[in-house]
Formats: sequence, structure tokens, C-alpha cells
Amino acid sequence: MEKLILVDGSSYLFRAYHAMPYLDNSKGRPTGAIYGVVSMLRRLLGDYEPTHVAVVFDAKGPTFRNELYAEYKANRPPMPDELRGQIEPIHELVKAMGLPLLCVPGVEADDVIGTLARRAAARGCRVIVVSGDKDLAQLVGDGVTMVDTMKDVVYDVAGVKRKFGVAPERIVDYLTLIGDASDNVPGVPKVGPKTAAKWLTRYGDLDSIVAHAGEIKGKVGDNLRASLDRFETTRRLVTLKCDVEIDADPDTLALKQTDADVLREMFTELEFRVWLTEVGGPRRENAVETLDETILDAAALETWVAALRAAGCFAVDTETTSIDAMAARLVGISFSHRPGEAAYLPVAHDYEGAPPQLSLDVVKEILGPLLEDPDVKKIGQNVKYDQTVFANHGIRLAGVAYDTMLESYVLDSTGSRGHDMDTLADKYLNHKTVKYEAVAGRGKDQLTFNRVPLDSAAHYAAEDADVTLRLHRHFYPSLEAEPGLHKLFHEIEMPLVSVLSRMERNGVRVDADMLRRQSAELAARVDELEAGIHEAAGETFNVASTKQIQYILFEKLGLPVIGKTAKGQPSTAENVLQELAADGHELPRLILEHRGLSKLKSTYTDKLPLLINPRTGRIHTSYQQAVAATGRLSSADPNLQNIPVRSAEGRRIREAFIPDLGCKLVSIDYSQIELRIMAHLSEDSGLLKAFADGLDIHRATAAEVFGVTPRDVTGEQRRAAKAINFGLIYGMSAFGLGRQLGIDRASAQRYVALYFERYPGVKRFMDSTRETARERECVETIFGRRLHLRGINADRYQDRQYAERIAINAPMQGTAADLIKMAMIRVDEWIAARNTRIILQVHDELVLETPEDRVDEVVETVSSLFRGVARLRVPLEVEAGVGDNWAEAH
DNA sequence: GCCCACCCGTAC
DNA sequence: GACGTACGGGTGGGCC
Repeated sequence: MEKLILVDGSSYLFRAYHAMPYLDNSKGRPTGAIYGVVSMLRRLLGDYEPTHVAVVFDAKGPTFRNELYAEYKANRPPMPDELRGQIEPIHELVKAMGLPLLCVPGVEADDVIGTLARRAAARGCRVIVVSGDKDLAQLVGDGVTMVDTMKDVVYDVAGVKRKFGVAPERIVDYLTLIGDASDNVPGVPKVGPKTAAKWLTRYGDLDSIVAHAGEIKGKVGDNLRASLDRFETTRRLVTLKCDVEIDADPDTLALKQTDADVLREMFTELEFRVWLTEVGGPRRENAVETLDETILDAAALETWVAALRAAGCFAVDTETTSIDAMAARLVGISFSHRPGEAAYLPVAHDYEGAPPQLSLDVVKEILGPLLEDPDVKKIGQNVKYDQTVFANHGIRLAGVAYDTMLESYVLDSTGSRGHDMDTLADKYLNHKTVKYEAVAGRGKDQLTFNRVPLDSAAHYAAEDADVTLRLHRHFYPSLEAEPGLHKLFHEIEMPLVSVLSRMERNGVRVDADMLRRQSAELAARVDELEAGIHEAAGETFNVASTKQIQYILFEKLGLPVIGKTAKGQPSTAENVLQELAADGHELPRLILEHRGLSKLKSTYTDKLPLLINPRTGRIHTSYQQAVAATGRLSSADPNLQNIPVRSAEGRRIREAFIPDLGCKLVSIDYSQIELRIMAHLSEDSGLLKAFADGLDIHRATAAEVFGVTPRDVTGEQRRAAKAINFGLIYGMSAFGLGRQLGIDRASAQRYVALYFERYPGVKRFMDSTRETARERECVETIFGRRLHLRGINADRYQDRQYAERIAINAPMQGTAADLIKMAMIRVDEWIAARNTRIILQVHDELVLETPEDRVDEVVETVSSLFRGVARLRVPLEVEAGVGDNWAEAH
């Protein structure tokens, strides 16, 4: 029996485009939609095994519907350029796959599909219509079914009834009632799927509804009666025309031979490698295999050193015993100055039967001067790691000019899969790297690198250096083509690498005994609370389990559900428990207290002492320079950027962060940095003046918004103004502000309106930021850091809203990040000869450790470096503190 | 035993 | 659902 599949190509195209994550080939050509369509078609052929197929696309130009209704599809935004360029290749691929392609001028794809479906069904052919468009449901029945491939659902007559609540032959009536927003066809206002189905069930069909229009009460009834004269036009718009003149006979739609030559050529260009092998392409393998040489004697090393020096620039990579740079012992070094070639210099492979290797001392002697020569440029991938490891072995890596991780990050900080070498090589070089697990194994049997046999170690390590060099050659031209990014890279990100390496090596001294005492104290109180909680609940349960709290509070005790989690479960979040506690419930109050204390214990007081490096006696965090899309740093292992400060309980933890004997901790932070940046960017005169006058900005805002003098501002008003100010930075809505302040949305909206009335420049800035974000699909900081916003023109409202909030926030957060990074570089330079160390960075704060007799000098100069780092339209103010622990200094 | 999603909470 | 950027602990469930 013949089986015909009719694919709504245009609907497919858009769905593939939106469903796929961004994808491109190594030349930067977008390929996501092509990949999506081909992949969906392949699945279709496999799942349904049709004998006949037509992939139908809309042709350009008007159709009878445009004549009937001038506004038809007038609301469609222009097709994104990124998608437009993918249409032609899709057409070619469809043909090459042996699938008949139809594109009939003057006739919409839907009508072509309708006509073919009827013709084929009439001769007893089974027809499957593939589309996400609900209009096509009217074709179902008489041997025609419909498939929504995205949802993997097949609709027969019963299926259509289930889904829409009406039979296929009533779909036209149904659509007439509700309209079709995507085609700009109006329905009856306030009538949606539910009402339409209800009426059609009650009255039978549209004509009967029209006949009984007088009986329907309320606003919808009025709307219905007001819409009646549109019905005839709407009905014709939504009815598929199943008798259009096309030559395509079902016979001409038989599956054809695939054109393997064309497929091979196109899959190669598009870099669809898995499919390429299926059509007889070369087996998937890397275009370039690294030629590796293992250096085992001084003569060979000297030859390489001469070549690297002559090249003036080379990629270098270290192999070690640990992913933690502060714990790592050097095992080998690899380098490359010519793509495809690299050398591995083992120094500490010590498995049974390992060949003799050059000692670290000899290596230092021969290779050291080259590594420490600032005039020979080094390329690395996450080179901070190598720099730290080298430093811990007495080698001061200099001339660190390029980090491919940072090149990738500066070019596109949003790189969703991260900026690690394996990802970058795959994405940009079309190269699958040898994975660490492949040479060292995984799990508890994993070898440390010194146990890895030299053969595979050399292969792996040499490839790393080679790939790093090739990545640099890939990225750097793009960077040079963008003067703003180029400058950012060379003047901020690269100089920061060494600063961060030094900070990590410095570490911070922590009083482990004090933390252990706090842990013990917390443990006692947590236990006590737990007993109280179990008693109040009438049973024992795990207080750390949100799921069990849910059961106790909302099922067992029947307390009101105040909020839901992202997955729709009753939330037990802090604000919820607080509200319940405020209503006099004892259990939520106890749980809140328990949560707060056990958080402090498990995350901080228990954990931090374990992370003290036994060699240095200090905690060495790792600063991530290519993680936060806005340009901020992040801190991990441990995260020292979220040590508590807001609560008195939490602040005690900061008392355990202490200076060396004879030293003090100095904390310098930018005051209200993001609001100052907002003032600068918006040029709002009121805001500029408030900062120029050195006012308390939240108080000044409150005075403006509530129409009182600054001295009459109440605590409550200042709190509200502060929430508004922060909300603005985060792109918050009136809803969010209302929730934050515990007031209704209308009042919050009034505050926002008043604010914008008083600070019109801020309003203009917000609007124009959104506007340029939509045009350029990116935003920038004052110093040219760029953040891509792919969602800003998305179809989904939520996606657009989210992108808009990022658009507002990123320039401010990112500029603040730029400023402190510049300050860090200058501070690092100034303190070099002053026996002072940078210990911590917490976004707008820098903590230094300095000898007591230098404190005044450090406070004064570092403050002034902070203030002078850039000239904005507002002064950059700083706050400084000194103390014998971080709590005192902050 | 390892990994991951989820919920929650800490910082700026 | 509706406030931006991070990191990470504990739970609970799936997988090997």
C-alpha cells in the first residue's frame, strides 16, 4: 500500500531554527536550522517508511488570502538573517535526499498539502501530514492523519477531538472563532480554545452558533455578535483550499535515489560529520594529527629551545599530578611553534620501566631562560594554571601574551559549553582531542599523569600544545579585527592572568581552630533545634530535606501553600517560611533558624578548615576568568566570594580570615559602583548631581520619589528606594519590586513611574539600551566588553524579557567588572616592591594583607588607584577598612 | 559508588 | 513566571 508523507517545510524550518541550540561550522556559518530540518526528516523517514513524500515550502509573493484580507500575516517579523541563509541549503539537501520538493508560486504550502492530501486519499493512499500548524488538523480523516514530530504525537480523528475538543470537520469553525494570532487573523475577542470547543459542542457548528448568537450572555456574547460580519472572511482565510492547480500528481512524489555526491559535498561543507560517513565520506578523523617528539636528552632539548626562540612565539602546556594548581607537581611540559608539530618533555614519569628523563634542575637550566624571557611570547590555554604550577617550581613564566581560553571568552563570553580546550577544538577546529580519561583512565583507578606511559602521555600532551597554537591562530585574527575587544584582551584580561595567579598563590590565612569552635557551637544549636522541630511536627524527619518539609507542612499540617517551585511543587523557600512564621506558626520559624545555622555549618565552618593547604597553611581559591558572561570573575574551590556578611551570625565566619603575624588586612571597595555607572551611562542630571554632591544615594532617591526633603526620609522610604535602585540594575519589573517590598503591584508600579518621572534620563537610557540591543543583538560595557544576546528577538515572550533584563544589567555589572580588573592590575604593580599582597577579590572589593607599618600608605594609594582608574561623569568613591580580621576590615 | 537535577541559600 | 551574576550543599533518584 502506498504511503504518502506531506511535510510542511516552512513550519519545519522555523521549528528547527528555534528548537536547535546555536550551531555553526568552523567558518562561523550558521547551520542549526539546516541540521534540525535534516535530522527531523531523517527521523520521519525512519519512523514511517513512506513510499511517497513531498516537502512543501511557501513561495514568495501574495496569495488569494492577501487579496481577501490586507492584514493577512502582516504581523510577521522579518525572517532573521541567520535563518534566511539556511533556506537554500535546506532545499538542496531535501532534493539530494531524494525527497520531492514543492514550492508553488501564488499558493501557500498549506493549500498545496491540502490538495495533495485529498487527491492521494481519493485513490486509497495513506496520507500523513507533518506540521506543527493546527490549521492542518482540518484535513484529518478519510485516510489522512497528522503528525506533530516535535511532540511525537499522531492525530487521527479521535486524536484531533482529544486535542482540540472538536472533530476535524469543525476545525474551520473552531479557527474562525478563535482566530489565528500567528497569521494575524482576528477571532472573537475573549474566545479561546476552551470557549470555542464548548460552543461547538453545545450548538453543533458555526452556523448554529451564529443562529443562537442572541442567547449568549455577557461580554463574550457581545464580542461574538460584534464579530459576526467578519466570520465569512475569516472562514475563507482559515479554510484550506484543497483544489488548487498544481502539476504534482501523487505519482510524481515517489521517493527518489539519494544523490550521494551532493550530500557528501554539502555535509563536508556544513561539517555534519556523522552523516558524512554514512554517504561514503571519509571516516571521521581529525584532519591534522599531531606529530609528537619526546625529549629525553639535553641535546634534543637544546635544539627545541633554539627553534622556539627563533620562532619568537610558541604554545606551552604543562602536565601535572593534579587539577588543583596549588597541589600540582610538574610531570612534563609540551610546546609547539608550528601547527601539527609539538614536543613533549617529560620530567617526572616514575612508573615501573619509565625511561630516564631530564631532571627538573637540568630543564630549568636549559629551558628556564626561555620560559622566563618576556620577549618570547607564550600562548596557553588557561595559562594561569601553568603559570601557577611553574611558579611553584621556581620558574617565573614571562611573556604570557595569549590565552586561548580568554580569546574565546572575549569574543563570545556566552559560549554555552564553556571555553575549555576540548570544547573549543571541537567547535572551532573540527578536531576531537584525546580526552584525559583516554590516557589516564577514570574513576578510582585513574592514573595520575606521572604513572601514564610515555608513549600515550607524549601523544596527549603534544596535542594539547599543538591545539592551543592552532586555536590561537583561529581566534586571533577575529580579535584583531575588533579594536575594542583587542584592547580589552591585551590591556585587561591578559595582564590580569598573572595578577590572579599571584593572588591564588598568596592564599588567605584562616584560623581553623576558630572555625572548628564555631562548628561545634553550631552543631549543638542545630541539634537542639532539630529536636524541637521533631517535637513540633509530631514525628522525626530529615529537616535538610525540602521534600520531607513539604510533606510535614503542607500535607500533614495543612498549612497554606504560598509559593511554588520551578517544578510546581509547594515551595519551602525562606520567604514562604517567613510568611508562615509571621502568621504565628512555630514550626516554620524553627525550620528557618535550623536552615540558617546548618547552612553556615556545612558550607563554611565545616568545609573551610578542610581546604587549608598543608604546605602553606592557607586557603587558595581558584579565580575563574572565563565563566561569568558579564565579565565578572568567579571564585571556586572554595568560593570565597560568598562568605556571609549580612547576618551577625554569618559575619563571625569572617573573623576567622586573618592576616599573617605583624600584618593587617586592608579592605578597599567601590561605593555604589553599579549605580554610579548607571548615572554615567544614562547621563541623568538628577542622578549625576546626587553623586556629585556626595549624597546618600538611596536617601536622595527616596526624597525624590516620595517628595520629601532628604532629612525627612523615613527608614521605610529609604528601604523602598534602595529596592528600586537595585531593581533597576537588575531590570526588575513592577511585579518583582512589589514582591520584594511586600506591596501590591499597582503601588510598586506607582513608585517606578514616579522614579522615572524624577529621573527621566534613566528611563531614556533603559529604553535606548533595549532598542540597540534588539538591533545589534548584543550590548557593551564602557570599555568595549561585549555580551551577545541571542534571545533578544526570540519568539517567546519570556525569552525576550529575559534577554532584555540581561541587556539592562550587563553593561553596568560588566563595566564594574572592567573597572576593578583595571584597578587590580595597577594595585598589583604598585605593591610589588612593598611587601604587600592581594588576598581576595569580591566583585567590588579587594582585600590586601600588608605589614602594619605600611597600612596608611596602602590605604591611601590603593584608594587613589581605585578612584583614578577611569574618569566617569561621576566621581568613583571608595570605602576602606583595616583590621585584624576580615570582619573588622570590611 | 558516581552523576545529575532540583531546591535552596550565600555573596555582590 | 515575572531580579542580574556566580558557587555549592543536601537530597533523592538513576545508572553502572
